[in-house]
Amino acid sequence: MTRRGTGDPAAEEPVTVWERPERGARGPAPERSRAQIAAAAVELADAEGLVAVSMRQVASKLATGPASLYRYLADRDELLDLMTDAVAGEVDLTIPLSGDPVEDLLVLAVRSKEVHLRHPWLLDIPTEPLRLGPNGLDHLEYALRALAPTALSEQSKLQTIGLLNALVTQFARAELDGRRSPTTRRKAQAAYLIKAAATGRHPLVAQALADQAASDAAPRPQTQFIPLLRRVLVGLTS
Amino acid sequence: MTRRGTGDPAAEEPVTVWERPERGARGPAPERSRAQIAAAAVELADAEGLVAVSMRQVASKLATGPASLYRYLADRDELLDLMTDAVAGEVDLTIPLSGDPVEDLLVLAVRSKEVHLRHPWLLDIPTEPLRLGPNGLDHLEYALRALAPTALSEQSKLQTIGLLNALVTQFARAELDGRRSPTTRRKAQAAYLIKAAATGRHPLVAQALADQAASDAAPRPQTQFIPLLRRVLVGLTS
DNA sequence: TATTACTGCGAACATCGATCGCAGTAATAG
DNA sequence: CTATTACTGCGATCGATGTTCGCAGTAATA
Repeated sequence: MTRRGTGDPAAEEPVTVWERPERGARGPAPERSRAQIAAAAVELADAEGLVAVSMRQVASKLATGPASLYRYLADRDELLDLMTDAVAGEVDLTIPLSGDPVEDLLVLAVRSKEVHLRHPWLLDIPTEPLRLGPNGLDHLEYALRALAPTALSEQSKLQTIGLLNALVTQFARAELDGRRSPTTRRKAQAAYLIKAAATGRHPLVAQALADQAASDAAPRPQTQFIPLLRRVLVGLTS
Repeated sequence: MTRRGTGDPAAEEPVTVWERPERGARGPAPERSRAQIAAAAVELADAEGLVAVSMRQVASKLATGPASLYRYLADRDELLDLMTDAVAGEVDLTIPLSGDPVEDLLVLAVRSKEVHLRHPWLLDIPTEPLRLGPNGLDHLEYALRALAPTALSEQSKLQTIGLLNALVTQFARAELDGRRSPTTRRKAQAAYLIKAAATGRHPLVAQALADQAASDAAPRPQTQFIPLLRRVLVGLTS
């Protein structure tokens, strides 16, 4: 218990996973690493969704007991931190910037969306105010570099990046919903919708629905992610 | 077990809460209503967050046992449906449309954001492909009416509305995060951020952070929700 | 060599969503 | 009027979850 600064006896400062040392200085070497744990969790989530990522299942995938994981993590939430940052590292940030903020952010967004499509459980991760690890930090720095040529205030830059992420998840969700086979829930919702539309009290919803069904029959022109994003970005950075 | 249509023995079609009749035709009258249950759940969530909305706590607030709730709901998820639609009903849709899609959607967005500020737990509700009850339907119809004057395709209209909702939640989250007193997690994240910025390897992040801190000291010019939204909407509907 | 600080983990706790089955009740059928 | 049927309320209980405690073993330090 190394006190520091104040003499306050209960001054335990909160610390993220990223700051905490990966292993202590004294005892035996840990048998596993955080990266291994994160990898196991990601693998599980990829295969069976985020619900499958319980302390027990992750532990058993690592051939150990649930309690052991708490030597590496304080929380299940920290496990989600690890997973999130792990896949954030999949985005290639070595691509040189062109100098055009709109185009640069565009390719960044496309890469981010690809990650979301590869790891659908990302959409199920509870949105904290911030979930930023080392890789997330790099991502943010890269986005800020892309925005450097603009005249935006720092606040506006952050706002733009946040908005960009919102759009990425939005479109990723749309694409994934169309791809996955409809769940029981989805079928029920759809049935309710067409039923409600049939009552005549929501004519415009009915029309939109009919159109949607028609375009489903056709080879689906693929929602235009890039042009829409470009329009929004042009509007925000100009 | 009234068979209908096919002779398929296991053809139970999935049904939403909204379609299922509120009470059966035979037995005693239910002692509670779905609206009451939803109200109790909303009250609980308003006071102590969505985590407090467990079947047990809701039941005990209604002076009954957890099992009883399952006479009204099939799932906890359906309880979330009820809650969501209940607060969706708080948006005033009687306001006449001006005919200008951008301005009309703007006031709708502002009202929606107010609901989110009043019920912060809305941001914690797991995002399903669709969570649309009667009030949600009315909301959608209203938004489509606002978009009627545009030349957008039906698909684009729905896309625009979805995007609008994403922005609403985005800004609601930003406002709420600034309002609530920082949690342990948030403090840890913030500490990690300034620490990481101090290493010098993320100069732009550091700069944005410094600027953010400075504007926190000042009376905070309030992030410009409306103008930003207007720009995006103009870009999308033109 | 003794102490200290760590690691792995079995056992256990509280809480969660959900199910089962029974007692009671009201509408319907005969 | 009675029997049947279909419903309601709910106690008891199940399996799964996140998390904690404490002990045995281990390696670095004093």
